[in-house]
Amino acid sequence: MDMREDRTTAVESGSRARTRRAILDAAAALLATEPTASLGDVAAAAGVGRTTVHRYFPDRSSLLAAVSTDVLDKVATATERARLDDGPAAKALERLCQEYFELGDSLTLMFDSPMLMDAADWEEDTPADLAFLHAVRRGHAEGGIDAGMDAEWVRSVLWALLYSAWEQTRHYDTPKHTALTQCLHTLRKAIAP
Amino acid sequence: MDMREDRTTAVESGSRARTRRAILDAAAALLATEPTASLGDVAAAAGVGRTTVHRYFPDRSSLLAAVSTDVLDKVATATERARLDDGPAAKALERLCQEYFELGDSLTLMFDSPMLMDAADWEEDTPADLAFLHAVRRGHAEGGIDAGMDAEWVRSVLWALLYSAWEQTRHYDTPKHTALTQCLHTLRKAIAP
DNA sequence: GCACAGTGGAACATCGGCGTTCCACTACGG
DNA sequence: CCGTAGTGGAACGCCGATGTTCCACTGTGC
Repeated sequence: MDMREDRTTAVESGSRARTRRAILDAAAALLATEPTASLGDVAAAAGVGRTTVHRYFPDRSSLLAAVSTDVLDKVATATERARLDDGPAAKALERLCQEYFELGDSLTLMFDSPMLMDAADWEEDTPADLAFLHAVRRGHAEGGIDAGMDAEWVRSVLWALLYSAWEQTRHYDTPKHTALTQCLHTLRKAIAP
Repeated sequence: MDMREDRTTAVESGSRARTRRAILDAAAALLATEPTASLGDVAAAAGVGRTTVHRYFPDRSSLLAAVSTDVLDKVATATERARLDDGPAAKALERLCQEYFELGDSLTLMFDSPMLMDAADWEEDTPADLAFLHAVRRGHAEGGIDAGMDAEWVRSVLWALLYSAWEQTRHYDTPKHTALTQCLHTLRKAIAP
């Protein structure tokens, strides 16, 4: 078997892997607040030259795709950490909310990136999606989650509350823990039957 | 007194007023889904020539500013229609939610336009803002609104739910009344003490 | 018919971001 | 010391969006 080339975990000298990360992180953070930021801006934010950015990501779409899958990865691991199958489903969603909140700026990208990223792997049902849907259905059966709320609607509400909470920490001087507390409190009431 | 020039209600032959509206509406609808749409796209969506757009709005920023104040106007009248001072505050917020929902695509602009519009009159406290804050405080006193929810947080939640509901009608095949019902239902639970 | 408001389109110059190429510099291991 | 990997910067051509100018067309009222 020929191992074509594994883009994500390609053989990269520690140095290359580090700058790659720097660019990805800077891009995620910058694009979250300034969706139309130029590649020059991204390069500056990452502390590298514009040429270097092009060395790692030939064109803008490559960078966007990489950021997309990177964020998707973070979401996936966060979902795993939430252990959606443990305990009451309602509590599981609260844990999920906490984990997602930790993603910081990245969740802003997740929220309104449909405009930004046309990544092919966006509309697909990821394992995280399936786990989420399963948890909601379990909640419906257990009676811990309002049966009148469509799973899709629960997902929307969760993300919307997360986004709002994160906005509060950005635009106003709300400390993060306060925002998260409000968010969880509201989520709890919203999904309760 | 010299009436400088009243930009909003300037003396415009019916024809001019009509095309102006067409451009404004098309711009609002288009920018809501495609924030980086070109002026040519806006012109096409409005059914006019690119030249005509420039005739009414010299540069892009002018158009954006006009759209901004236009949307702000719609929000203001919608807020008035909600009669926030009548009846229980919680019910008043539900009425407000319904009125805002009618704004359609425009509310998408309101939600993530902070990136789009740098309108000077954005951060100011409009009468609509004050009425809203007053209603929330009234709800706190009456006990109809969760006193643990900051007025700012209530506003965020309201907008977030509205945005989510509208998204549901766009991306999925959820009929509008269903989305609105879900939205109101969730809002009611969220703001209840 | 005629003036005039309103419009669309073609053409043009400009500007900024993009993608590419080339070269010089630094660090590091042989 | 020398080759190599990694980088930054300057320079260039390209392209799409923008803003402007000019001209031809259409309607409406006089």
